Amino acid sequence: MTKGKDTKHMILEAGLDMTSKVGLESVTIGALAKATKMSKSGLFAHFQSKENLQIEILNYAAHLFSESVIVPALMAEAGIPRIKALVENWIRWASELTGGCIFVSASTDFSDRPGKVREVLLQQQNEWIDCLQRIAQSAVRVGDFREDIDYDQFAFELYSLLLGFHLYYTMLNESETRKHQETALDRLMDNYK
Amino acid sequence: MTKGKDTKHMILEAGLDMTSKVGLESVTIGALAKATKMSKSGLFAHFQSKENLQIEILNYAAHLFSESVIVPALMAEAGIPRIKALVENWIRWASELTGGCIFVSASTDFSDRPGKVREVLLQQQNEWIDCLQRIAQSAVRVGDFREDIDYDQFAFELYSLLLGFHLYYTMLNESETRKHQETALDRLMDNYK
DNA sequence: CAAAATAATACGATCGTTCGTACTTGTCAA
DNA sequence: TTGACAAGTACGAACGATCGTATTATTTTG
Repeated sequence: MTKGKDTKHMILEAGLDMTSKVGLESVTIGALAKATKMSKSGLFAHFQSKENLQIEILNYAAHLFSESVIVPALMAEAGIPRIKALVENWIRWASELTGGCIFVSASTDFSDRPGKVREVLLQQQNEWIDCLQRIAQSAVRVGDFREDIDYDQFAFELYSLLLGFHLYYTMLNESETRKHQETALDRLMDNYK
Repeated sequence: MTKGKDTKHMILEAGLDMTSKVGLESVTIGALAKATKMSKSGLFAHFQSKENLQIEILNYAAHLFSESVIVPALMAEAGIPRIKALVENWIRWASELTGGCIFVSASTDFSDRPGKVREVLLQQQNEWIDCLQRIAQSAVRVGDFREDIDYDQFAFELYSLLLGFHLYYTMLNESETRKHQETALDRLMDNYK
């Protein structure tokens, strides 16, 4: 009973890494089998289709994301410290994966590819944006932000900033990207105080 | 002499559309042949490798981008009006393509795929960022922005905003995205006045 | 007619998937 | 305690399709 779970876990770990490098759509069952030193058919048996494999990779990544980005941020003091922690964690998350955040790359990959994978991805993105909004709400609650702010607007601006960092970090190798992001974040938050 | 050019142009047009839908790496010679009602080999003869095809698609897109985004913005009055025009044009550019801006999707596609394609892409991104900086410089020149601003920082923030719009537009179907982007742009520019 | 443009055909590789088959487990009746 | 049996797990081989590419023919054009 436990053997299968272990193997699957290992496959998903390798799948996550491969996704980050080449994108979710380019993760091939053959290549993943080679990376895990398994046979194509043996690996395939754990999922029943490539679509399922993609979805399971996304769900696995979401689990890790929650654990290493969201939960620890909720440990931080509500308000601006929590926002800073969340951004910090997100940047660590995106930097640790070889090719950047897989949700970002998968989102562009599947922007025009209808199907279950896209639906899963879409819900995950919505949950992430909800998370950004709730964190702004708690900042209002503790008085770090004023009361009449637009949560949607805040989430949009903060997420944009992370996406900008992501592209700069993965494509251009500008050394000052981190500084730009910090400056922009400070200004962003100033607008909501 | 002219027949070949015409055909190539038609292929690149179809290739651009396909790239926007499925991403540059998933544009297949077979699929592109089918879309243009040509034979695989006939199409292939115009490029000598898939890598060349990808590069030519990117260059073709860059030509169109310059024509429909950058040049008309330079017609606008320098300063804030020109920035607004550039953003407006970029959004139209990204909205007209079925699956969004191909430079954005290609950048995430090739973030971890070394080779000539990535190099071309990287240079195009740098040129775009240069363009954003120059437009900020002209805003300083006409007095719309103050003199001690950081051009790198401005480009980073503006590009981030566009990337945020891009993800919201292609993935989520939020009706208020446009409004969020406009609000954010106004605030962004306020910070540099 | 020569040259340029397109097609036909074929290549080895890999794609996602299916099938039959081993080898390992754990369960339960004898 | 053993033996039979089901379930779980992995494998090799093979399927038709498609991948990128090369060679060779045919058509179209100037």
